[in-house]
Amino acid sequence: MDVTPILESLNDAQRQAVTASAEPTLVIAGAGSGKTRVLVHRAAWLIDVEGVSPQGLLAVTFTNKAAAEMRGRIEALLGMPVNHLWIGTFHGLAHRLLRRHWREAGLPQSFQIIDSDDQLRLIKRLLKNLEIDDSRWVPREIQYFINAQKDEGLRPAHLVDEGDPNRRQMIALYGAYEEVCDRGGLVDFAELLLRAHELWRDNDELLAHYQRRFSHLLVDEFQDTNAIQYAWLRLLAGKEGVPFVVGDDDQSIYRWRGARVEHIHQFQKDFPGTAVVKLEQNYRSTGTILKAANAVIANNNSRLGKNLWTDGAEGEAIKVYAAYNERDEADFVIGRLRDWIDQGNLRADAAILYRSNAQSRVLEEGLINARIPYRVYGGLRFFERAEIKDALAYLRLIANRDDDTSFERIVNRPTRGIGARTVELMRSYARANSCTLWRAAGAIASDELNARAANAVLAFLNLVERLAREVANLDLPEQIDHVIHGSGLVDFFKKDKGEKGETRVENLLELVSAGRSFEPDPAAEMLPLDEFLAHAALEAGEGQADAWEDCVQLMTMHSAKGLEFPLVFMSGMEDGLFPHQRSIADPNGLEEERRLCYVGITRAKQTLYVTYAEQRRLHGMDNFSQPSRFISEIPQDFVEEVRPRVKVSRPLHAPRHSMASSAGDELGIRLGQRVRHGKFGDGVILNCEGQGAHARVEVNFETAGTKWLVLSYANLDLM
DNA sequence: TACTATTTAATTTTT
DNA sequence: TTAAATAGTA
Repeated sequence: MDVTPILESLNDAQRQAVTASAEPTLVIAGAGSGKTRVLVHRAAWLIDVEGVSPQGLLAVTFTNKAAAEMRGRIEALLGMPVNHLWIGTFHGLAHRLLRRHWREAGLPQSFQIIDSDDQLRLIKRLLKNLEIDDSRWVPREIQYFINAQKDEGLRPAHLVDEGDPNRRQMIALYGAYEEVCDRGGLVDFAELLLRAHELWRDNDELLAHYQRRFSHLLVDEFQDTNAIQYAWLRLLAGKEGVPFVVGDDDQSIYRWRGARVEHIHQFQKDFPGTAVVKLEQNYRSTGTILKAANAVIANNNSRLGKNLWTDGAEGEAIKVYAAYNERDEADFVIGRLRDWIDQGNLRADAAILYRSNAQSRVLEEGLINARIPYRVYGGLRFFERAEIKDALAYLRLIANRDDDTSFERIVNRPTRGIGARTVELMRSYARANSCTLWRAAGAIASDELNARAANAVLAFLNLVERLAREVANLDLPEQIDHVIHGSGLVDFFKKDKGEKGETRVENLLELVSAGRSFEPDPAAEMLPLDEFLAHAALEAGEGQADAWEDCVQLMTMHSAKGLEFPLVFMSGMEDGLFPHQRSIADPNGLEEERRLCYVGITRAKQTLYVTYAEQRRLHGMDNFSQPSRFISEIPQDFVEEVRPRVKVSRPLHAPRHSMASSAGDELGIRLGQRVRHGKFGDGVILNCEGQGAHARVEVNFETAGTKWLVLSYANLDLM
């Protein structure tokens, strides 16, 4: 066997990982160290050299994109298709299992997947049903609570209220939510994982079967696994399975979503004798960028410890620009982009990163003015658009009449005279008889409703039944086509004036083409329609539409993870924005922000700009801000200040305290500080500006409202 | 039922 | 500021 093609392009550490013997292996892979490459080559090694059957391999990723990429690269390396190799996201694989073993999992065969938007609607409806005040019990928080419990593998029965009435209510709502889901055959994302875990946990034979089948497990982005995903992996690995996991503790940025870096430590305990391989050689960035990144992340405690290095060039210094305000910041970025483009570089090789989405606005305005094409990552995906979800709801109702979420979404869309009152009656009937809305609608129409409402309801029920019948023997794209027209959705959106309506209709038609290009898996043993609906929920569809154009990339630091660009701007680098205000007080939160910063820095291959604004308009208010503490964590030797201000009253690298806003901090005045004024009474400092005798503060007084006061005259007492 | 005024709150996001 | 949700009005 000639192993050259699999090994020749690897460095020592990578080779060590790829050729590791059949024992648990933990690969700590720094940014840009060839993580995916190691996974791909490992798979090829196992199949080609160790003689493991592709069926004996399970590869897990977090995104569909990563899964697709991995399959593509493995096939390219092996020079053959590997159809029987299971590669997918945790959710995708769990879904696959549940479809195969729906009976054992206690699900109806036609169970539907709901996305987080559906989930939120369902919770809101639930609150209405139970007549619970949704300002006291915020739907979003309930959703968060439920998902967090599921992520930890906890059912309502496992939870105790600890005498906390708040918690008791949350648990009760979780229980009620579960009932609704069970009744409607609905499965949310977290439920996919939890069910799949329980399926194995409670079915020894089934588990044994899969344990026998999958001798080798490959896991990508291991630092992002949550409790239930990890438990699922451990079950599958059992005593014999060989897990090979790859991750980077320094790039764990999803703790708030349930991800637990601790699994990296836990792994070594749970699998004694784990071989640990560190990949520290970086093939992406210049020496300067790497040293800066290392220096920043070194401020975190509880790291496994890792230092990126390169045998490439030192490269240019990191440029820091102190903008006057956010407009100036955008102008600066755009000026540098202009230069970049004028030098003949690709626009697509430049990225502007920011902490939160709202920051893109100013940048976008600037780019539009400068006529530089750009693309904003994130945002609404194809299958999340309202009109698409409407169409999908019809399809889902056709597939499963008990799907209340879909029922409620389209019962009066297009409008057909079924108003809030009628729906309310259906709800209460459904509640009283614990049945689904579909059944309730039928029952109510025949007695409780007046003639007009009853007719409207019957018309709707008949419409869905008729569509179901007409569509039964059609192919998927024809089914979709028939439903979007037959339901009246197309005509409904056509009436919408202006471009909005047009694009909606276009999107609906695009859904038909999506159905046409969808390739059902013959092994899935599902109706193509069911499979398509699952696909729509699990793979929301990247920003489709616009064909590829060479344009500047705008995205949050989070969505930049895994990407790389020759030219990177990290914008809005101010304390309060990044690190974000809501994370600043909590040491764990701050460390996660710092990891995010590390991710941002390591996206840059050649050139990195770091920019901040001294003054920024946020929520319609001008605020003064200090440069992000992360900037001062970059050693000065690697930094070059761009166009330093004439009056350097605040040297960039001075200790933090002296950078505090200029207005009278010798008096100990800080934003948020409570003060008392002789005439206006008590208040809170919102803002400050100016220096010395001119220093002014903005104070929000409890009784007198918001005022600007000159410090030297105001005689404020600190409280 | 649809449109308009008012209120409220404001990270990060994949599945 | 602004987007979304709610309340009020035609």
